[in-house]
Amino acid sequence: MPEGHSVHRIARQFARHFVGERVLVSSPQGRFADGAALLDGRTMSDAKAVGKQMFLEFDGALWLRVHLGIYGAWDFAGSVTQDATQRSAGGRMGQTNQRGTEADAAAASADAARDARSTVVGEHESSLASIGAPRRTRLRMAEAEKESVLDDAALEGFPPEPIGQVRVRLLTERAVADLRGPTACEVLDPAGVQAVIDALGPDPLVDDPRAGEERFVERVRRRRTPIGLLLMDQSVVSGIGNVYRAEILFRARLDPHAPGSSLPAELLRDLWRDWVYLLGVGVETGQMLTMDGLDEQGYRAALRNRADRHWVYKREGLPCRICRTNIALEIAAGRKLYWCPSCQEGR
DNA sequence: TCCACATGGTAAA
DNA sequence: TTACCCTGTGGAC
Repeated sequence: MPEGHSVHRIARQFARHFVGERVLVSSPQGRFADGAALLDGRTMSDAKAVGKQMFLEFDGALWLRVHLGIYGAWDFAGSVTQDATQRSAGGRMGQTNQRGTEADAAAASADAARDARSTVVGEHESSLASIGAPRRTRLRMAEAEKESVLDDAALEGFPPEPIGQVRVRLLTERAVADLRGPTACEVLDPAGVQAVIDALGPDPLVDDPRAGEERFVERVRRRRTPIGLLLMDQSVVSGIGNVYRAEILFRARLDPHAPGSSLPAELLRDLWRDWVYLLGVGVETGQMLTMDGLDEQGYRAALRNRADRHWVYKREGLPCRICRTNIALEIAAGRKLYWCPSCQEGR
């Protein structure tokens, strides 16, 4: 599934292209027919993401909650493009951080990542940006790293025919969004939404960064559960998935098996700040860029091949980029955990 | 063409 | 822990 960063990006697409619009809601597949009938014809009034959950508000205080799970995906079509606001996501964090230093560094680094990317995929970006209102394009936002424009040619007619198993279709006069394969898709009242959010750990893009940091540290330190599991626990911190989990632990040179209660608060603060940084880069670029300091060549390789993209994720059996020890793979709570037994030894 | 596998989560055992 | 949900994809045949 899209980890937290892409859910935020999807929410922004809705905020930009659907909020304020009257929306025709249907369920081409039929499995959300009742919910669709409740929402059909209402105006969307808000769109927000918390961790991996997304909430769309409609007139009459009705909310659509969507969780994509592993397979879920949104497809946007119509007059939908990426915009400057979306691409400046990293800067927003800089404004909300009191101390500023880490966030500024994050924003600067995100800028560097974007610059590197635009060098490499400049044609792609500019073709996307140049698509004005009359032209129509199709933007897939599912697996964030594959986020791409799909066949313009197939979009002569609008709206396009639903492709595959479309659970929900949201249609305005100028844009359409198709949802397929979600883990959760339901209509809630405000209390229902609040109950879901209350069960979630802090999200750096939702909560005040300082308060979020304190909540995170406190929740980790009161558990003896290994930190490798706590980072995946959405009630401890929301938005981290299997890729970010492995990469954050490596970046901290932290043993995934270390109990949360054994970790110094200062180390956990650093861990949280690194997540804040990585999430900012992810929202900024639409990709899980977890290796800093890539030059253009490195960036090109990272785009070409996933194995060149991360420190440890999906690199089992390959030599660690730092110490050449073979990256290990183990199953933790049913998920694949990648780590370097040497760099991440002890604590 | 077929069969795992996937950036999740839940419920049952 | 295990099964299951649900869809699309990529690699093995």
